Amino acid sequence: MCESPEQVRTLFRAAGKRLTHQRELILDALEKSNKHLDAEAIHDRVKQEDPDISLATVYRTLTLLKELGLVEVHSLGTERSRYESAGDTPHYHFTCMACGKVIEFDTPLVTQVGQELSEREGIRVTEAHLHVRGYCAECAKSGGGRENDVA
Amino acid sequence: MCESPEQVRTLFRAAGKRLTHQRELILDALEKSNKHLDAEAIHDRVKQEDPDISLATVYRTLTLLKELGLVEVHSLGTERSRYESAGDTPHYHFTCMACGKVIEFDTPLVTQVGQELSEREGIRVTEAHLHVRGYCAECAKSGGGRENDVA
DNA sequence: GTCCATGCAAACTGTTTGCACGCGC
DNA sequence: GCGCGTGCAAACAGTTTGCATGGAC
Repeated sequence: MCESPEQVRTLFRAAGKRLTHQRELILDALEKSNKHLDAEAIHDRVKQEDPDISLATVYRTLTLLKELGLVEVHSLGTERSRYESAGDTPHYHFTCMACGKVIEFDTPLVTQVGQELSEREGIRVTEAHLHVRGYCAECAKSGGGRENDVA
Repeated sequence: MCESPEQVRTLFRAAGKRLTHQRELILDALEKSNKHLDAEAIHDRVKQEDPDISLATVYRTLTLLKELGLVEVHSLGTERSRYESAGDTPHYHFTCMACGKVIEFDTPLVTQVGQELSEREGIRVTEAHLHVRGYCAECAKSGGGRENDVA
């Protein structure tokens, strides 16, 4: 995470938003485990601190944090949306279709694609999500995969 | 599309599936407009031929076609899933966040990412989805965008 | 004191499923 | 004729929203 508590507070004030107990807890939960949590998982965690927090508040807060640029949302496939605190270096996701493992990686190539697009189409790129699926090293060995390549 | 009607029939038989009127209509609709249709749009189209086809059948058929490898599914963001007939050259999507326009593009860079990953992690890549968002040329001009780059 | 934020429950959306009938093979 | 496929409606999951109360500023 790259935002100090004061920065967060400033961000909130600038947006005319209040930094409530609930919102702090949700931010905390996201920062502590910077895994990819879904709304329910976040709800479970913050409920341990304050059992009265409702799932609706979690959703509303996540929407707000997304608008403030403090969290990123990944909607990988049909699964529920997953949230993680923003500000880390950009990264992309590989999901193993056999064991479900998620590997994060970074690559400058995605940035290149953005630049390529900007030049070719006059587009202004703000987000790029790359989601790669396949079989991880272990699962590929045990015969999980087929022989086609990047599709 | 790359499958002739006979190939399709063979595929169905091999899977022990029947090629019903409804399924043909749905395949047709997908092949004719190889845009990215959502289930409801497909339903609307096939209803023009047979008003009795139910949305449930559309969903069931799409699931089947996905299993047979005849259609591809794109779950871009929170929006509803979109389907298109498979077999065309791989391509990726840019969505304009202002006007909703979808631009398709292809780039060898994604394949490179796959190769990079294979080498680095021993992964076998079978799918790669790249979803770029931002503002298209027109919307960027009219001040829709902010100044951050590929994230 | 003013509003924004919250909790609750109900609404909503996209998708799936149980059931009895109908049709492809 | 056997069994998969269908239409219908109800169920479902994740997410959003209306409303009255409560809390940040």
